[in-house]
Amino acid sequence: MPKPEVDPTVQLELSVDRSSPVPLYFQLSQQLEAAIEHGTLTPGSLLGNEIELAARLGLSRPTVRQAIQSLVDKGLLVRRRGVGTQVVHSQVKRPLELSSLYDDLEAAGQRPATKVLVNTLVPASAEIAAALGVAEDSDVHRVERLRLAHGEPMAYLCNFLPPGLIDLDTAQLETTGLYRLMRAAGITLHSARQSIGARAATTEEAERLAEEAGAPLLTMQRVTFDDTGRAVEYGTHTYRPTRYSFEFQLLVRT
Amino acid sequence: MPKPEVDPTVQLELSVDRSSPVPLYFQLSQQLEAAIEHGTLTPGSLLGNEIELAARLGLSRPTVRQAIQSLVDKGLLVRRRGVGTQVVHSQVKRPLELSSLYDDLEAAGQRPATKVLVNTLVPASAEIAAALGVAEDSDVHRVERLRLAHGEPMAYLCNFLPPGLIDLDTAQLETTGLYRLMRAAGITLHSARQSIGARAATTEEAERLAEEAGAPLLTMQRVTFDDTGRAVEYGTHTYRPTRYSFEFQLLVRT
DNA sequence: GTAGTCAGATTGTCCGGACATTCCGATTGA
DNA sequence: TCAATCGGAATGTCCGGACAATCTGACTAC
Repeated sequence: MPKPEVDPTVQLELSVDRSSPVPLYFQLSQQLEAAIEHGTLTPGSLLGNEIELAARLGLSRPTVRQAIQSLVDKGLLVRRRGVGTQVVHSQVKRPLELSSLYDDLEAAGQRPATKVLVNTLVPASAEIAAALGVAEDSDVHRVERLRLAHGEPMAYLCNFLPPGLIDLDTAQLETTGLYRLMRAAGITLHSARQSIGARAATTEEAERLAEEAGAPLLTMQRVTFDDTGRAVEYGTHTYRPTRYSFEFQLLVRT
Repeated sequence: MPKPEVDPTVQLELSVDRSSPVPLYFQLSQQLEAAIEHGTLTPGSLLGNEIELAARLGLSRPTVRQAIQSLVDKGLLVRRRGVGTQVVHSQVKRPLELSSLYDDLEAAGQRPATKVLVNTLVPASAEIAAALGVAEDSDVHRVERLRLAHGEPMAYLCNFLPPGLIDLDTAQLETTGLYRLMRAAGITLHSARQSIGARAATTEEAERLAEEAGAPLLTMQRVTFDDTGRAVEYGTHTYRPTRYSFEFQLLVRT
C-alpha cells in the first residue's frame, strides 16, 4: 500500500509591511507568487485555509482572499470549495499578454535590432481608415521596419498610427519598440484584435526577408486600442516562420 | 465653442432577485453586460457611482464592486479613480479563450464535419511522453482527424491523449469536438501552452488537405492541462491558411 | 462489506462601514 | 491672462462578521 499522496499544507514565512504604500493584498500575492516561482510552494500543495492565514498575518479575510484571487486569475492557484486552495501542477508561465515583438526578443536574450525603412505621413486607405477609426484620406503615420536578430532579418513590420498621438522619431524607433514609445507617451494600452495566418511570400516580401519567392510566411495583423477605446495602432507584420513562431499560454474563462 | 463632450451617466433599469440561487453580483454583471451588448449602455458613458448604484439596488457596495470588477476583467469596463466607471469604446468581442476548432466553426455557422482517419493506441515517443508527462513507450491514444467545412478540407488534426481519461469513440468524434467530449467526461480544462507557426507542406500533408506540395501551411501545437495540472491532451494541427486563420482579442494585464 | 448519512472543514457570497488616494473642475491669487 | 490651490466626487483599500454551499472522510445502518 503506497503512502497517502495528499500534498501537505505548507507553512510559509509571510509578512506584510503596513507602513508601505504597497497594498497589503498585493504584498501578499507577490510573496505567494514568489514562493510558487521559487518552488517553496510545490505544485499540488494546499495553501492552508484563508481564515487561519488571515489570522497569522494579522489581516482580514477579504484582504487575503483578494491576494489569492489575483493568483487564481493568473492561473497559478485553484480553489476548491470544501477542500482548499492549491498550487496548480503544471508549468504555467504566464498567460498571453499583449506583447511586442521587441520585448519578446529582448526577454529571450536575442538583442533585437531594428532598421527603419519608412517613416512618413500618408493618406489613409479605406482599410486603414476603418481600422483606426479616422476619415479616409486623412493623414496617418506609416512606419515600416525590419526587425533583425543576430543580424538576420526576422520580421517585416508595417504600422499605421493616427496623427497627434505620439512623436515618431526614427532614431528612437531603431533603439526600442513601438509599444514602449507609446507607453512612454502616456498611452494606456488596453486591448487588441489580432489575426494570425500564413501565406506564400511575394517576390518583394521574399527579398526583404532574405527568403525565396513562394516561401511560407507567418502573418499577423493587429489593431490596438487604448483604454478610452481609441484605436492607436494598426499593424501588418510578416515573420519568417523558420525564425519565429507565436508561443503563449492561455487560460479557460470560468 | 462646442458642447461639452462628456458622455452622460446612464440610468438603467436594473433589478436583482434575492430568492434566486444565482449570486447577486452575477445577476448584476449579466444585466450590465447585456445592456452593453444591446447598446443601452453606450461606449464611453459613465456607469454612475458605486455607492448610489448599490443603494438603488438595495445591495452593498462590495457586491456591486464584484459585479463591476468581473466586467472590467472581461475588458468591457474601465475604472478611473476620481472619475468613475465607463464603458469601453471599442468593438470588444471577447478575449481569447481556449477554444476548439469545432466550436469556432460552429459559432461561425460553418457546420463543421469531421472524418476520423486514425483512432488507436500507440507507444508514446519521447516528445509526446514529455508533453503529456507519461513514461516513454507507454500507451497513449492517437487520434487523427480531418476537419471539413462546406465539404472542403480545412485542417488536419493529430492528437495524443493519456489513457484512462476518456473513452474515445470514433462515432462521437465524428459528430462533435474533442474538447466537448473531454468536458462531458468531467475533465475541467484549465490552461494550455500553444505555439503557432507556418511551414511548407510536405507531399503527404498536401495530399491530405488538397493543397500542393510546398504550399504554406499554418501550424499549431498545443498541450492542454486540467485544473489539477495534468496534461490531458497534446495536439499537432495543420491548417490551410486560405481557409482558416486565428482571430482573437487580447487584453493587457494591469 | 456496502451504501447511505452526517459532521467538520473550507471556500463562496454578502453586508455595512471606515479611511486613503486620485482626478477634475472651480476658486483664488499673482 | 495664467498658474497654483483647494474641495468635491469617485474609486481603491481594508476591516470584522455572518451565513450558505460544497467537498471529504468517517461513522452508521443494513
